[in-house]
Amino acid sequence: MISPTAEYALRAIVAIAQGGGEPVVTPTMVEMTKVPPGYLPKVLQTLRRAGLVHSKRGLGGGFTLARAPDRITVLDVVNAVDPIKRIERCPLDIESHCAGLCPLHKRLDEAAEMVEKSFASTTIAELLAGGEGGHAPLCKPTKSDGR
Amino acid sequence: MISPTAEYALRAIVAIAQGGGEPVVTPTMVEMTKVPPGYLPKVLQTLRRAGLVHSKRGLGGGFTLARAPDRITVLDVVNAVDPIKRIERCPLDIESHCAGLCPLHKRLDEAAEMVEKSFASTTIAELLAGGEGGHAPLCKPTKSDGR
DNA sequence: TACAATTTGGATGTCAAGGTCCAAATAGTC
DNA sequence: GACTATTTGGACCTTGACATCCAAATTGTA
Repeated sequence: MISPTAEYALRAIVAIAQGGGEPVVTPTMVEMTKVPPGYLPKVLQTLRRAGLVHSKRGLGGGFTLARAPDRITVLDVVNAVDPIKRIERCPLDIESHCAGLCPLHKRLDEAAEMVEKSFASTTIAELLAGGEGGHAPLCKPTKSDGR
Repeated sequence: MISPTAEYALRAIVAIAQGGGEPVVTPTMVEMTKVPPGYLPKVLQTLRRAGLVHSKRGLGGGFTLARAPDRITVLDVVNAVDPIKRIERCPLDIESHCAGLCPLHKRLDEAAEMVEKSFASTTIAELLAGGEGGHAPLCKPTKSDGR
């Protein structure tokens, strides 16, 4: 459905959001998100360049959200990393003769649209709230207390 | 949204369906679907192993649908080639502590479920009918008459 | 039987995504 | 200034999906 990298980005954003405004540091996020340690920085850089997070180097540094959690949507994050591709033209080379999409590609695009809308209507804040299940945002490691 | 190969498979199925029961031969399908000529046979083999199409070798051979077009869904084809992955467990290694999904993965799985249902409710026959737009099933090459 | 039209299977090539690693830059603290 | 904690950027490796190509196997026809 979405790429591994997009999933990583979402986990990372949630982890940062859980910091409640305090900078969250990469090793902490690795522990929370289980993203491959060497890869997480790459993902975070992408999010930074997209303007979704701020970063600060050195002692006391880390990552913070660029906007409030209720102003960042799942779609924002996914699009920053691995944009959802809508189908505008029939991809069978001849653009000319395909004013509207043929039935196949219309259906495929409808599916993409559904997902896009679903992602756009979900904010990071909602993921923190725990939803109807009251479940922890990220299923944290749980070693006794988490150390 | 779906992989190139899955799209190729759908185009191929539609092309075969347009044959109306007569065997359709690979070069013809290449022209109709614009799938890379050397790659189409691979896709067709996958569809055959999945039991969606029948094949016959030699002169007068080609591919036919294994079932009527209204008994094959888009989901059947997609799953044969590149299955839609539902999220059953929270993928953060600890299966134990994640009875229900955490909010993030619940949302992601909901999106997957929507797509799955959408694909399951669309038959190949519907793609042939031309939909509301009355559009050609595959936006055929259109060179004058198609040679 | 010979031949042409097909699918079938395997060997191989190519490329981008995912992933690792490390040196450099930056920033706080003693 | 020395030291430590961080991010940042670049070089590099690995793997699977996409794709090509060709030799076999199969099947109809003359």
